[in-house]
Amino acid sequence: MTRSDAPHDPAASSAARRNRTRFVILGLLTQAPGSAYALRQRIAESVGHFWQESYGQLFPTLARLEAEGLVRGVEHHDGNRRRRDYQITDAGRTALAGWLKELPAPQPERNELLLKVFFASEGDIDALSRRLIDAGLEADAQLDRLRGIEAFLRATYGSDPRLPFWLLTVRYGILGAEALQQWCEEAIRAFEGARPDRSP
Amino acid sequence: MTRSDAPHDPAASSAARRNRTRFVILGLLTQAPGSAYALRQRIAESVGHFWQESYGQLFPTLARLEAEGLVRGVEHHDGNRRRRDYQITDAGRTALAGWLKELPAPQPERNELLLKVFFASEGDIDALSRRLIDAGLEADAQLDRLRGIEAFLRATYGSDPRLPFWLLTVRYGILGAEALQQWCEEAIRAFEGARPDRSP
DNA sequence: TAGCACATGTAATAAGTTACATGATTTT
DNA sequence: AAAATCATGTAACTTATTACATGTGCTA
Repeated sequence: MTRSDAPHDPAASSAARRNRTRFVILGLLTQAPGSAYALRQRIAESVGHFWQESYGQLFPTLARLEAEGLVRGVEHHDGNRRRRDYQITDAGRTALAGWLKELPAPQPERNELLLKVFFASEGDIDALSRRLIDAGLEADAQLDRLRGIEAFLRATYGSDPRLPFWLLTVRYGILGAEALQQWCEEAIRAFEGARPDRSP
Repeated sequence: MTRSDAPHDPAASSAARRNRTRFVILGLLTQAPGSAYALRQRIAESVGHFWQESYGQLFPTLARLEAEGLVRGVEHHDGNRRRRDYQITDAGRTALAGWLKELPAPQPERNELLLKVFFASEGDIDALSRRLIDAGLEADAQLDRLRGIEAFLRATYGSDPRLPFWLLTVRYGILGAEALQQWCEEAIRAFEGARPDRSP
């Protein structure tokens, strides 16, 4: 008797449990109902600095959530135009709260820049050095964006009890971007040391 | 005439260009040839602290690389046992060097812990607070691991010209883990402030 | 009235993980 | 001789991105 007698249950597997698009949707729907299109905008504007969702994920996930009874879609008409707004159900709130209690799944790290640095000796050091400068500039820009978000949040939601949580997510990005800045500086210096001296 | 007349060319799309498993393989094969099984071990031991590859990716990617002429697989026998070792070709080295010059593809950020913090008000604050403590402890452990790797590399490859590059990848992890430690401390304090005061 | 942004989706495909399958070798 | 480990792979599935398709309403 082989082990293939036991059928594979995809829904119970840990691979399936790593789908978190559903929880972004549920979380945003606790704040206000909205259409798929509106959700996409709201994801970009709220959690966009640390979480992105693509279009092709949103629609199927909403359909699944509705089939499972975690959201309810209501069709209505806006002029000649068909609209579909979603709202969270009690079951949806329960599912969200349950997920919030769980340990976050370990996310496999994958850093392409580090991969290039690791194999730097197999390529053009100067070209890679420029990529490090790019990364440093990008970290600067990200810091600016995050400080802007922080100021906006403080100005707009000054007394909202959720503000401290939202600011923490921004703070994470700021600390990370500062660490990246520092690393880029160190790396650029190290690359200058690593290449053969050739003055003009 | 519709636009679907133009067929979709997957190999030229940017989605296909994001496959970097091939470059990990090529990079490691510049150091020494080896079997799929051995490559898996070497990935875990060398770039494992910032790049993971699963088994199911390695075999099909090796097959594709061979079909494209970037690696060459040589079958041989070790006693009764069939082995297949791979070595990089000149075309493979060229492909690797070309990739090293390119800008790293922007990797979509997705941080599940931040997602939970963002929606913290919809769940149990104390439970989430424990998750933050977990994350802080994990950052401590990661720092220990990385310092161990750093010491090992210095002791083992003291004069290797590639050592500075390898150390930089470790340094990145250390700075990131330190930033994470600091954030966890700040977040835990903020969560204590956010929950209603109840002394025993 | 042509063009563009809004809005709602579907289709095709790539990327990646986990479980399953199998046989040889080493260890107990 | 049984069990664990080494070694090589395949199958099934989920997740995710990108391109395509389609229609409405606004604006120059």
